[in-house]
Amino acid sequence: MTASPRRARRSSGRITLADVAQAAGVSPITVSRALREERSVDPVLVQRVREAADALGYVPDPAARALASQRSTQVLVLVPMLSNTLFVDLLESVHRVLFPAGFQPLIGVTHYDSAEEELLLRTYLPHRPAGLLVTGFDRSETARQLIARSGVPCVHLMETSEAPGVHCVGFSQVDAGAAITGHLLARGRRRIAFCAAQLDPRTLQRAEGYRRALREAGLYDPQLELLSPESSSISLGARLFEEMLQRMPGIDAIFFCNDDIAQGGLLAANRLQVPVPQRIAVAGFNDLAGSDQMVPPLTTVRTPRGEVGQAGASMLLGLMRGTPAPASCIQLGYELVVRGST
Amino acid sequence: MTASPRRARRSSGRITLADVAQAAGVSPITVSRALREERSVDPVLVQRVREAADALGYVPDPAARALASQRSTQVLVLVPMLSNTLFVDLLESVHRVLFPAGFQPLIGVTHYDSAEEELLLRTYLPHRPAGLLVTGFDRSETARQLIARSGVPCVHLMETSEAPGVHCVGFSQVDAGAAITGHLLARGRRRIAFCAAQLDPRTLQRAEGYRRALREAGLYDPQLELLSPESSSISLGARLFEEMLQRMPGIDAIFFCNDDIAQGGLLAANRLQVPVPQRIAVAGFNDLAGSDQMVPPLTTVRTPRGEVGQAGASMLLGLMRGTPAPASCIQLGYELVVRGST
DNA sequence: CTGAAAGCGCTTACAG
DNA sequence: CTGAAAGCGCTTACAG
Repeated sequence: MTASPRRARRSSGRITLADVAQAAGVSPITVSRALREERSVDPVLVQRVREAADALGYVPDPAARALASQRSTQVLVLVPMLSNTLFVDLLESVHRVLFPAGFQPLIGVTHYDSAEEELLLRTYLPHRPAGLLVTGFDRSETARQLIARSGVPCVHLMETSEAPGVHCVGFSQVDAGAAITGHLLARGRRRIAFCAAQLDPRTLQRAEGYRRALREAGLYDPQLELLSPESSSISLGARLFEEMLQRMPGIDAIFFCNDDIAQGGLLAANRLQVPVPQRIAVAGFNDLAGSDQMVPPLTTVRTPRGEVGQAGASMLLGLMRGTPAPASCIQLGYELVVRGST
Repeated sequence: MTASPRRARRSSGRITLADVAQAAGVSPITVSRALREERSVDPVLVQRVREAADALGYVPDPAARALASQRSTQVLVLVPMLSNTLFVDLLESVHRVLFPAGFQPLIGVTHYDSAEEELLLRTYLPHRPAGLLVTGFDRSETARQLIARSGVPCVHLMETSEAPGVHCVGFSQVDAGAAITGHLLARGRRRIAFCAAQLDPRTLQRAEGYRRALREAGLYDPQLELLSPESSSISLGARLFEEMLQRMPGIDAIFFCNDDIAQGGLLAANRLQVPVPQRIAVAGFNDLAGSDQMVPPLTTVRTPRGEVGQAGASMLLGLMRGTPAPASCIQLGYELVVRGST
């Protein structure tokens, strides 16, 4: 007696592939293929499909597409911190490559914390991102496995590695650290201190470069190093400057591992009326916004984060499309920017 | 003769709801409900389902969920620019509220460009975000309609409006601009200049506050305003300082619309050896990183972006869950931070 | 080059 | 409180 058809209708009112197919007089498959340019479709049909799609204002449903194809068009991008403007520049260039290519960056911030990175991976990997962009190589074994087992193409940014099968774009943080230290040496400095914050892998690589340069000059002294695990900031830089100067009054230069702490150091020098560079030369790293406006302007290393983002995203694009470029590891350069502070 | 069953198998190897259901000895629906706590389910079954899910390592497929429910768990967050650390702070607090609640922020950067904002909305709205967080009210009519027609709950940040049905969390940029100008007046300044960049709505609201305060004091002079459409930056601040001083040598104070240009102005003063605050008082806006370290330290207005993000995300959470809080518009305060530069 | 069928892994809408 | 059926809107896998 209950003859009412028990149909669970729940149309979302959305224009679907089927609507376009009907309007164009072809099958849904053909619409799908025509719109994605996946397989050769009769140009005449392609044209008809496109017109129908435009006329109806058809927009593919990303969820349906992701479910059917087991792949979304989002690209997970993991960076340590946005308060370091280095990563803002990096994200900007990544976006400029990925977005026009039909992929959307999904930004995750790890706060230099491997547990947070793991949580982000656990949360986002089930979304089946089309690709993955991560910062450096320092992560938990679990995170590493999550990435590997996901099968999602991954490119590492900011550091390089020669390990086989690894895709990366970066530059030598060690060499760059050695180069700026070498510059200070060339300027005649002999008691060159190193102040660092955060102590992430790249910072420690710069420390290594610093040590290498000083050892080669026979001037290395562990007492000249001040390493703080705190987050990098202008105010921390000011504190480190004062502390270093108090602890080792004989220093004639400081290499700060990042421009923000270097700027803080310079401001502390201004406040304490320590003549820079006469009494102490100050150098930074990364050439961040404002460094050229300091008094005196800050000598630093210009790092190619824009290019790293651009090249890394392009490499990932190749991987995602199945047409990877030959190189799996790109080593970019850096540039010494000598200004008034040294 | 072709007896082979024509089945299009394409299991992804993934653990599904059905697997959990089988293991727990219940129907898939019950698993779905137990895990989402959507409807009351027998506690005994819930327990069994949870154990089965844990044992199998079940992770729901976001794409399938989004397709079936017409709603993803992502929240689109649109900000103008990440190089303004104000928005980094905002995003940070938004993440802290949303992520633990099971929603993932999807960050979009508009670069203060309404066409870019439209493109982001067109790209991301089809993903059916669970919610939307946007900056201010200034957008194209098209963007406004895209948002309204999408039916996605939306909260506006950083500005407030009394329009009915609008959800927002912000503070009065006008009042804050007037307050800092009032402070300069109270310090006895009479020729108070205003330097601004970007000229986005919030900057112009601060300008309004500046004008209001000076008009009330009978000291308003349009010649004292220097408005640049360029992006805000430390180096632009330095240029604006020099230009302003050259154009109007009689000024005795400058209110910069944002701390980055104020910092640049302060550095220019250092370089040109213009005594601050003796010859010229300098004030900024937002209390960004580094302002407290300037020489002299910068007087500014501390704006509650962290609280805006926190309250805005919480309000959105209520909207998304269908349990909106009573207030649809929250007006927060700001705080004058008087330091050595005034 | 084109298509009919099945399936991706969930949730909605009904029923009981 | 629980479930069988249908459906969300695509793409894959086969065939021809």
